[in-house]
Amino acid sequence: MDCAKTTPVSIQQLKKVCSTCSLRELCLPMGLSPEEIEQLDHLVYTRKRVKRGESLYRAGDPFTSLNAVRTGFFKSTVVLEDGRDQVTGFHMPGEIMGLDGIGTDRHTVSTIALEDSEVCIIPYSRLEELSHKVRSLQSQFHKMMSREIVRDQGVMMLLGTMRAEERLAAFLLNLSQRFGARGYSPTEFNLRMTREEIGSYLGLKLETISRTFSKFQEQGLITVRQKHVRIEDLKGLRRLLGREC
Amino acid sequence: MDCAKTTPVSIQQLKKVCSTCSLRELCLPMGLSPEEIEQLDHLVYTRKRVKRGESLYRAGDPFTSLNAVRTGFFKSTVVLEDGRDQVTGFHMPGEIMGLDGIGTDRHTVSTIALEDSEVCIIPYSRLEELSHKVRSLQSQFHKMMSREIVRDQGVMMLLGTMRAEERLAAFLLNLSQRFGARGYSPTEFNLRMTREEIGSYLGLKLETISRTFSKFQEQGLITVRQKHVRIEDLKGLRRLLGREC
DNA sequence: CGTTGCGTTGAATAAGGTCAAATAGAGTGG
DNA sequence: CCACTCTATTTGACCTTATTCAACGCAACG
Repeated sequence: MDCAKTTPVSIQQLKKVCSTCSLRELCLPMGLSPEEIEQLDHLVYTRKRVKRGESLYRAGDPFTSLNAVRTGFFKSTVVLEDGRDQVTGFHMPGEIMGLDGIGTDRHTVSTIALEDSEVCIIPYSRLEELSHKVRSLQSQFHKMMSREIVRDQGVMMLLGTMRAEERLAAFLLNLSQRFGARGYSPTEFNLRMTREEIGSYLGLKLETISRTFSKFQEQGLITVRQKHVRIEDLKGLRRLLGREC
Repeated sequence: MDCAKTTPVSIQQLKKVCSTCSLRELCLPMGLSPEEIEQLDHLVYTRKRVKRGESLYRAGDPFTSLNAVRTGFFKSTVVLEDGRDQVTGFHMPGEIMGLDGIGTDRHTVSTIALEDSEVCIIPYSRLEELSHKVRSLQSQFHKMMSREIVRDQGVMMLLGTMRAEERLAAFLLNLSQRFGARGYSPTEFNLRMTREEIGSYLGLKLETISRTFSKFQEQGLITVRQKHVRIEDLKGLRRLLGREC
């Protein structure tokens, strides 16, 4: 079931995995010069397909590599001893997964594909080696981890201080921004996750998500039909956030 | 008001700031060999006193250095546009503050001393330089950031799935564990933060914290009197967490 | 065409928030 | 050392929000 296939990149691509990747402005190569990116081509030499519903790695698995989403969509989940679990993140093309494993050499979260996906495998030992040589890569990698920390703090903020409507508005705006950055429409997209997964991520129950979607629709803020969402009033959504109470 | 004093370490200490520090097993030097730690002595050459209520840095300040708590106690807070703020962490001796600033060269959180404190200043440019030379330091630093990410995910879990009692139990157990690791009693300590700060961190109101403390006391789990806490039944607190519902 | 998973909606309930009042300490200045 | 002030804390009463439980609709799929 979880037997995602590993495929080496073909010969002609071998030298240009990152250099020619359209995601290079969003992914690990972000901010590096073309010459530096070429160095990455030796680092990232394998891709892996992961089918919808399959996991890339699971909590407890030994950590060996980071993974950049190339195509598709993933979720990360943490599991508590008593069985309760929570979605801690959604990952789109260009985003790096697996940073949680560096600290203990084992993954602490499970990562599951929400649609058929492909990832670039970044062997961690090689990344450390190369970032030791290429100064700007070291710096870039540190920034990436730092931004992950800041992102998580943003989610803590959301979970700690916001009401249901605010949380969902923040979630939609965040998706919108990320789709936009990838050249997709920032106002019309398909959700890859269920109401339950959204709820888990936002610390709410699926019924609350459903009700809040309906409410937003009544207010003319969005149009939802199943997984399809169109944002009709971006400013209105933003206003929901800015306001107190 | 925020004019915390910077004092270079005296000559005799200069060569042994980290090597002779009792916190070296908990702090940046963790896992490094004595020879490697000596290298750190050239990195950490300034300490800074921060009085209770003063901030070490504020959100928006340019990022220049990481700070290790040497003595005292800090909180980190994030502020939302509308003025709402949230405590995102408490920091004890040996813990590193400031990782949030690496990604954007500016701090995203404010850090405030909850009692008269002292920090070791770790200039970031030097840390990058040195971790470029000392391989194990690079590795150690990455692990430290990764653990911070995992910690934050734990808080997300807490905020997203736990009820008030569970949150406070988890909070007390976490403090207990950290005090214990520092050689203090894991069952008896003084809280440095107010009920409001605890509530902010746990996504609850101060009244809820107060009530839950009282409830724990009635159940014989703890004894609280103002800021003083004694854990009477460690297992009982743990049981609160393991159980569902 | 029934099954199955996902989503919507309503009604009742519980958890935590809000508001308010009383108390207790800690710190300050005389 | 004492009176005073200010802040933190506790507790009660009531209210709001989101959860729980339950029923039903819809769409995809074998």
